[in-house]
Amino acid sequence: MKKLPRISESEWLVMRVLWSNGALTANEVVKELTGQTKWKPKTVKTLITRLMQKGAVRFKKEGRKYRYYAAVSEVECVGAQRRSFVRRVYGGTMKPMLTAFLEDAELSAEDISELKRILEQKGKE
Amino acid sequence: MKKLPRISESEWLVMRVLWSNGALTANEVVKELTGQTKWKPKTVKTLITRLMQKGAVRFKKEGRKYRYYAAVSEVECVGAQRRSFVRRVYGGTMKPMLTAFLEDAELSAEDISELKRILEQKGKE
DNA sequence: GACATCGGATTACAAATGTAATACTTTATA
DNA sequence: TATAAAGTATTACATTTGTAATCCGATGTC
Repeated sequence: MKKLPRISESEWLVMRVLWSNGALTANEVVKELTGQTKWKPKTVKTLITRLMQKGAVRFKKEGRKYRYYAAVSEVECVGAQRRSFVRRVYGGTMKPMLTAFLEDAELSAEDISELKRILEQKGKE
Repeated sequence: MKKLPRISESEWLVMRVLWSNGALTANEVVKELTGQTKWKPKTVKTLITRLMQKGAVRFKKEGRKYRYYAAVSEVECVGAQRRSFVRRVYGGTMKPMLTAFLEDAELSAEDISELKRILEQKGKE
C-alpha cells in the first residue's frame, strides 16, 4: 500500500527491463535496452539513479558493483498508469475506451476467446 | 494525417473541454474546469496559449475577445495516447493489457454484451 | 476625462525530464 | 608502482510542465 512514485516515459523502459529480468548490473540494463533505444550508457545510469531517488529501484552490492532491482510492484504501477490514462483521456469512463482498444487491437483467435471468457465471467457477478 | 502535438497531462483537461463544447471563450473554459481543478484563471489561459503554440488549438476573434477551438482531431489524439500508453506500459502487447482493463472495469450488462459483440466481430475477420 | 476592469500578451520561476559529460575511486594490468 | 579500465557519483544544460503574476490596451464607469 505504499505510495507509488511517478515514473517518466523514459524511466518506464528501465523499469520494464528490471521487472522482467530481476536484479541486473547497470551494464546489463544497458545491454537489454540496446536496440530499443539509442541511449548512451550514461543516460541509462542517470535514469537508474533517478529511479533510486524516487524509491522505485534499490540495489545490493555484489563485490564492487551494484545489482539493481525494482522496489515497486509491477502490477501496482501498471494499474496506476492504466487508471491515470483512462482518467486523462476518457475522463474516467471505461466503456468507450474499451471499445476503442478492442477495435484497435490485433488479437489471435485464442486471445479473443479468452477475453470473451473474462467478459462472461464479469457478466455473472 | 498531420503530425499530432504532444499534449501534457494538464493540457488534456483543456482539450477535453474544447472537444466537447466547441468554440469557447477563455472564461467559458475556466468555468467548465471549475470543480475539476483548482487552477486560477491565469493558469488556464497559459495552457490555452501553449496549446495554440503547439497547434492543437486555434481561435477566431469575436469582437474584442477570442473563441478557442480544438484544431486537432479528438479521435486521432486519443488513439495516439492509447498506442503510446500500450507501448510504454506493456511494451506493445495488447492482450495482457486488455485482460487487465476488462477485469478492472465496472461494466453494465449492456456494456458487456456490446463488447462481446465487438470481439465476435473481430473473430470473423 | 481619470480610473477601474476585463482580456489578451508577456514574463516568471521552480521542478521534472531527456540526454549526457566529467570527476572520482577502486581494481586489474603493464 | 604508474596507468588504464570499470564503475559509481556528481555536475550540466536545454526543454517541458505546472502554476501563476504582471503588463498593456480597449472599455465601461463615475
